[in-house]
Amino acid sequence: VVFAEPIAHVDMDAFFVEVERLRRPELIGVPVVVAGLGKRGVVSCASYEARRSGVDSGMPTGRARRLCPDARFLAPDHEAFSSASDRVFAVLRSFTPKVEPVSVDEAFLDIGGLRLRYPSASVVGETIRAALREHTGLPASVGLAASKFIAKMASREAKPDGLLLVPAGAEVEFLRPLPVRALWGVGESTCARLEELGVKSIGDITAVPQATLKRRLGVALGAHVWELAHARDERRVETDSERRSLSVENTYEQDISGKEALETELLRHADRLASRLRRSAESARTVSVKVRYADFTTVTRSETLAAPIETSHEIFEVALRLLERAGVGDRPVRLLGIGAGALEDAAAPRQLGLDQTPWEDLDAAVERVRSRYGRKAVGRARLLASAKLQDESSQEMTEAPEDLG
DNA sequence: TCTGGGGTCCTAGGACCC
DNA sequence: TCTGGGGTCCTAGGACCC
Repeated sequence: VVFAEPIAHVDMDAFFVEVERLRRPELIGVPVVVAGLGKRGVVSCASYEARRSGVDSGMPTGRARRLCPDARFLAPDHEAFSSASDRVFAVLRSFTPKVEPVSVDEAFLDIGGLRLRYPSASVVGETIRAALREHTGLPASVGLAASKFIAKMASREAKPDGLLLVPAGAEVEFLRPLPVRALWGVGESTCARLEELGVKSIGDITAVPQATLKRRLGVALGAHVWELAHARDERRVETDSERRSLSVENTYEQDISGKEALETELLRHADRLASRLRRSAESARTVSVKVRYADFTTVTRSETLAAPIETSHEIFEVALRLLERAGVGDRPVRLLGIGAGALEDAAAPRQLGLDQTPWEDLDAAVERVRSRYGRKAVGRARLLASAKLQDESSQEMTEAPEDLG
C-alpha cells in the first residue's frame, strides 16, 4: 500500500497574528494587523477579520489603517515569531525527517514513509494539524497531492484551518478553473503578459503551444508555466538546501544624503552582516551594495573577490568602493543595503595574504562580548555618535563602548 | 495608497579562455 | 585579413515568494 498523494504542504494560518493571540487573548475575534508602524511600513500579516476589509500582506500600513481603522496594529516581534517557528518545525519533524522549510511558517513534507502507520494521506494530514494545534496552539492548513506544486495550491484552497487532498489523476481538473495568478511563480508581470495572449485561467494555458509561451515569457519560465498547467512537477522534497546569500538593508523614515551619513550607515550594515556571517561560520566572496532613491529607482553594485572575506572591516572596505561606483552623489536615498554572496565555509583553508590583519580576532572578540552581554555591549564609536539615525532602536547602550576604529 | 526585509532564480551581455 | 564555437565567470537588473 502506497499513498498516491505522498506530498504534504503545511501552511500556518495568519501566522504572526495567531502567535500574538496566544499571549494576548483579547486579540481573538477582532481584526489584527502585524505591520511596520513607521511612516514607510507595510503589512506583514493580517487576520482574517482584517482581510475582509481588504487588508493584505505587502500593503502600505497607511492604506491598511484607512481600510480597517478598527483593527489593532502591532509591530512585528521577530523573536516571538522565530521561537514559535521552531516549535512548529519540531512538531513537523516528529512525523518525518523529510521536511523542507519554505519559510518560517510553511513547509513541504514527504509523508510517503508513513504509509505503514496511517491508513491514508488525509489521516496523516489531519493528525499533523491536530498535533500543531495541541503542541503550539496554532492553526494550520494542509494540502496533499502527488506533487509539491499541487500540494501547495491545495493548502491555499484549504485555508483557513482546513485540509484538501487533490487525488492523483484529478490535478488538471483541479487546476483548470483557477486564475493564472494562482500559479506558483506567476506574479503581476507574468500575469499581465499572459492576459495579452488571452490567457486568464490555468486551463487556458493548455490551449497555447509551449513554443508561444517560451517566446513570450522566456525559455525557462515559459516551459515551467506550461509544465505546471499540465500538472507536471517532478520536484522532490529537499531536506538540506544551503543558503546562497545573506543581506542586511534598511529603509529610512526620512531619506538620508551626503557622504558622511551614507558611510556611517554602510558601516552599521557591514557590522551586522559580519556578525551574521560569523554566527553561521561562513565567509563571502562577493559583496554587493544596494541603493534605492527617493523615486524608488534601485541600483546595485557588486564585486567578486579573489578570496573570501568575513570581517566587518573587510566588508566595509569593499562596500565603500561599491558605494563610490554607484555614484550616489548628493541624491536623497531611502534604502541602503549590503549583501554577501558566493558563500563559503569559513573553516575552509584560505590563503594568507602578506597584509593579513588582526581584524578577524577583533570581530571574534566583539562577538564573544555580544553573546555574553548583549548586542549593544560593544560597538564602534562612529556608530554610537550617530545613533539617532538608527530607526529601529530606541535603547541606549548600557556599557561604555570600545572604540573599534 | 505609495510601496519592508529577507531570500531565490533567470536573463542578457561582456570578458576571457581554448 | 577576417573571423569559429563553446564554456565559464561576472555584473546588473528584474520577477517572484513569504
